[in-house]
Amino acid sequence: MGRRSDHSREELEELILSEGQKLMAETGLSRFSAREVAKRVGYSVGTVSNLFAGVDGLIIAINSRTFRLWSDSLEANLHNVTGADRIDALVRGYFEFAEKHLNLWSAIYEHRLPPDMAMPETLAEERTRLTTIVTREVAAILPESEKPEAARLAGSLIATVHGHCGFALIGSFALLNEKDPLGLATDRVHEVLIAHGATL
Amino acid sequence: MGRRSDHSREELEELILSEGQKLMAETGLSRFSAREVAKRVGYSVGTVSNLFAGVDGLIIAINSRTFRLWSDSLEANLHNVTGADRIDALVRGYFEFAEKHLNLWSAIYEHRLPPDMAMPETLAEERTRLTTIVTREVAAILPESEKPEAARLAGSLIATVHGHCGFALIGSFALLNEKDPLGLATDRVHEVLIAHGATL
DNA sequence: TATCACAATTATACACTGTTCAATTAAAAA
DNA sequence: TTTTTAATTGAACAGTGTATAATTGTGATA
Repeated sequence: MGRRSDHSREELEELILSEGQKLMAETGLSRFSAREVAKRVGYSVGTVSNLFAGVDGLIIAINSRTFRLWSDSLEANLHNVTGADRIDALVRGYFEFAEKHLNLWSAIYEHRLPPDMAMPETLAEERTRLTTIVTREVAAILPESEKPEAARLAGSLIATVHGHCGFALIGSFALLNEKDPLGLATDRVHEVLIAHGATL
Repeated sequence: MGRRSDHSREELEELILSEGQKLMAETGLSRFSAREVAKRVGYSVGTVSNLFAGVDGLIIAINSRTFRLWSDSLEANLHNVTGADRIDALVRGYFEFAEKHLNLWSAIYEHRLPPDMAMPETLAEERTRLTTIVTREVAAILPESEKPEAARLAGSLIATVHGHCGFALIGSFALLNEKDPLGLATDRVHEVLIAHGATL
């Protein structure tokens, strides 16, 4: 009988999430196990499963957390950076977070919701936050006439960087002897922004 | 005793691969099961596991197959298309294949090799083939001075389209009320190619 | 304070998964 | 026909997630 009421419900959620994220960072999604998380926090499997409505719910909650960590890290990268360098800082920040937290970052994109389950509001919000940051920065260097397109363009640029980052991490670029995926991504972003009237 | 030597080793591999790909298309990677494949082909689990050196080997073989299907489909899309339209046909072909074979396509990128296992030659070849197609088409519309950059640029453009395609399929664009990810990807590719001197 | 009711937590059972390997069995060789 | 060889199996094992009946601690009630 492990530890009944050693923690409030909220403390327990926090404990499971925190330990779960650690495990995810160690093992990656494919070897992640709710049972192992339960073992580590000293509660039973049932408790973990109930509290997050199944392992999928737990993974989603962990991924939300990772998203927040990521957004925070991006914002931090912008400190003391001015002008067009801010765009480069975002691209670099995207890559650096993914490289540093490979398993956590990959889990976000490897996990697929069960067909019946809709994307929970909390995860949607965290995702939107990252987009908002980029949209703000893109709008800042676009000429007035193009500003209405900032949101669309930001989404598209994130997708562009995301593609390069993903390929870099799974080794697709290595296969082509490409040694500077970050440089490639940065160049693409510059070209697109210039095509839309930005001055870099 | 199901069916000893009803098939040669090669026939059996083909049978398992074919049925395995069907199952992958039905269930997606996360619910894919080597046991279920064995059941469907009427052989035992051990046979399937031995023949492909574990479930990871089977998945890799299936993904290689999917890659070939994809390359073939891209080449087919180029038939009777000329000039700059060929680039657009490739972008559209990328999206269409992924949409039509969502589970097969996703499995390619969701599966991660065990840390000890190197990428098998066969999979590497299939991946390279897709790149070769794109490089050829990119080189064709680049001015002479830029042709040496065709391979690098092709890799980068694939990554760009891939990012848009992936985001479209997991719903990231829907979250931003973006209704035309393919249009976005096509626009980016045009802008980049023009920046490199192509005439579209 | 003693009792009760409720809610949290557990233990257990179930149906799966992939891997391994001794035992079996069919086909090929002698 | 007998022996050898190699493919194939079946069973055991250690995991997985989910569901649920049985427990148990806690806070409210008398």
